[in-house]
Amino acid sequence: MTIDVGAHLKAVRTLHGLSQRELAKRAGVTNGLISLIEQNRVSPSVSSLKKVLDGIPMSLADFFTLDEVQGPDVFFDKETLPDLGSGPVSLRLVAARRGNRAMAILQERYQPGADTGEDMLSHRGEAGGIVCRGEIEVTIGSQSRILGPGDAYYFSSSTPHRFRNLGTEVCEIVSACTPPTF
Amino acid sequence: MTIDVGAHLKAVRTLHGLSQRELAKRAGVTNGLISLIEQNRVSPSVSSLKKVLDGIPMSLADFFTLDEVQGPDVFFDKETLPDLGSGPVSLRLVAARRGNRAMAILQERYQPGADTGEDMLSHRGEAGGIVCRGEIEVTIGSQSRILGPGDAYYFSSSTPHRFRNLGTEVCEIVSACTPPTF
DNA sequence: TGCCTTCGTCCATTATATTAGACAGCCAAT
DNA sequence: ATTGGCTGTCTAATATAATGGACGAAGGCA
Repeated sequence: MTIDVGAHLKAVRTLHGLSQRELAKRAGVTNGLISLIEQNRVSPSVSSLKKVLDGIPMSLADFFTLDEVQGPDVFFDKETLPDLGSGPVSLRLVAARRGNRAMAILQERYQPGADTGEDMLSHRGEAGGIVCRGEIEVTIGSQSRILGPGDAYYFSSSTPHRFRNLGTEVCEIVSACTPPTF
Repeated sequence: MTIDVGAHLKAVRTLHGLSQRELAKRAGVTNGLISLIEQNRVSPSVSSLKKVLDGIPMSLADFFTLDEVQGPDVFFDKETLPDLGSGPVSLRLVAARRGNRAMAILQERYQPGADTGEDMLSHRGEAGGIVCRGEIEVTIGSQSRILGPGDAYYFSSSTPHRFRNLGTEVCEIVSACTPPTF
């Protein structure tokens, strides 16, 4: 999916009834830059594009998601779910592909020995999940525990955390977090 | 909603078990650039970031929509999870019982022949889930579909919905809904 | 110990994004 | 026909992203 950032920005801008100069003023950039971006004469930096979109306003996630095919938003085949990692830890995302979702649902698979590491990002919001298969050691701040099938966790996501599969079996978790924008 | 592009890229990259150099080679950029991006010393152009993500591979939309799964504050043993019914449809509730949870997470088990009936209660909010085991027919509004392991659904709770296990095997689903209206 | 490889970071140069301001075209009201 | 305000485009200067190569640290192996 080749993204035509320029045409896309122009469409979004005009849809909101803004001129290049109006948007530039709101965004804190020059009108010339917006002109150049819309002609695809430059590829804006993420920070610049974010400034521009803030003037609309629109999130980066929404901007890049608008191009995606608008399939039925109720069912998701597992083949079409975005795969985030084919390594020791794999994630498959259900919702949150569109910006207006209230939450995201993930299927996580941890290979034996898999370790998310200590320095995971954390933001506002809450998250929780249920272990479906296998066992996994979950560490939150100072607390640590090994969860098995049927066990669960729930937390507000501002705490450092870590998932480690210490066993010899694959561990599967289904989790949800809200809000889905980070 | 300031996005930490650097930390996010690093998380995504390491989740895929790639080194900066490996990813750089796949993406057709230099390892130094990836280093600089991950340190937030530069804000990459959209074209550069796209090249980098193509090496993973991951779409820009997914990159800006997704973030890491967060860690837990609270653990739940499966024995302590409230069991809502032991009939053809059983539910085990993870969160939402205590305090002001943002959402509820449920483990649902449908025996063969189980049927939630036609007009499920509907409230405000959204719900979604992933099938973990077995198969189930899910009807949302006018759409109907049979989902298997790994398949998923997502809908706003005001839409009438129905779950029926037409097969001979137990079906397990992990679902989440917000706000927790149970 | 020494050698080799891979890791991530850093520096100087080059390529490119961004700015400030000028320009032509268009429409409405003199 | 002007003036004024608006549109989007373009150019030269400047800020910054991106490159290619060098560096030290860490790990495996002789």
